Amino acid sequence: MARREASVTDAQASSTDFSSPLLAWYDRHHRSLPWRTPPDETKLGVLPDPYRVWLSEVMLQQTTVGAVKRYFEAFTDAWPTVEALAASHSDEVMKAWAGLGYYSRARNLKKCAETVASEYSGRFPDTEAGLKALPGIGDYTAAAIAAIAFNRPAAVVDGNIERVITRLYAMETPLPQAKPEIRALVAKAMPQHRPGDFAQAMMDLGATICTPRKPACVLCPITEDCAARRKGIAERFPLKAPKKEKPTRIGAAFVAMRSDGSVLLRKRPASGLLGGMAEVPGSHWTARQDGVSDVTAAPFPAAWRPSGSIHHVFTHFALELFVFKAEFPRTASPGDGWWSSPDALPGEALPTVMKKVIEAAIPGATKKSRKG
DNA sequence: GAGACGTGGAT
DNA sequence: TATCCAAGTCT
Repeated sequence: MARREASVTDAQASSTDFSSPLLAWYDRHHRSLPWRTPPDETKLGVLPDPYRVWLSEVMLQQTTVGAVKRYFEAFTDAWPTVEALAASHSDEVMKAWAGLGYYSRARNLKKCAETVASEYSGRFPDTEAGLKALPGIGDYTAAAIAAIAFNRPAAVVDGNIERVITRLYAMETPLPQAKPEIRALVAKAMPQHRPGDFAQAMMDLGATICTPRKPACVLCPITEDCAARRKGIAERFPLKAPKKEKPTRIGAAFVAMRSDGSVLLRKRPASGLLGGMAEVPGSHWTARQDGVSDVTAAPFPAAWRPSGSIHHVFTHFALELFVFKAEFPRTASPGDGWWSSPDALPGEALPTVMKKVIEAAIPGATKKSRKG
């Protein structure tokens, strides 16, 4: 310890051998998660099911652990193996994914399962390169699966690890320019034994100790290696480019209800925003203008009555949607959509923004009945 | 490389 | 209320 502190300047301040205290901390303080094999087992050579690792890693992309847990349980209950998922209907997968966001993940999940089932006999590739060739698996996920499920010495770098490393070395280079350097530092620090536990230890440290705000440096097992901590400026890292402000778009949405309570839905195009998900008919979402939204986009002529408005924020724009409601008196062809019954509606592949729209018109309509 | 791509929880 | 942001990937 004294040797480390005395011997170096900031640029090289952090030793690259912090893996031992980090792994010791992980052995004692690791999080227990449904998809994880605890360190006392991995040390005996017991590794988690690659299918479960893959599924969890894809769900966890830009998504919190708390949100993922329920979906992970639902998916593994419905599809316990990659072959089962490959054999499923994609509509069912989109329904099960509804609410989790970033729906291209669900589309790629299905494609990836089909590829693994048909071209790899249901067994995931065990190398980074092999994994990265699959849809929906990029640099991070390929490295994570290789390390965690196959104990390969892959340099795993996610947002947590970027934060830990930029603080450890007090890196003044902002993200994403700093990524290559971060990756090299992780590769240098990674122990050849326990690469999977090392990756998960780094992520647990970032998630529970080395947090974005108010990092708990007094509890950190490698605080003495940390240049940012020594300077008292841990919270300043990582440096990032300023964000752009998001525009607002505006539109109209039409909730058509039949006398039996069914609601008219249609399916969005297969790619792009909310691709492959269900929606109620609506207008184009235009840049906000002074004036009213387009009521001429209604699916059929009727006495459309205003039913409030909803506000929803996507990653790159905010949306204000004026909701209109009308009773559709007789049976008729739903055109390119379908009538969803009150029983079916809660289970449809409705993204959150569309659940908000329907709730504005018909309170409670999208909630699942508690009695099952 | 920059923009598209969701959502809900925390501060 | 406003802002940030969480185990990224694809184009």
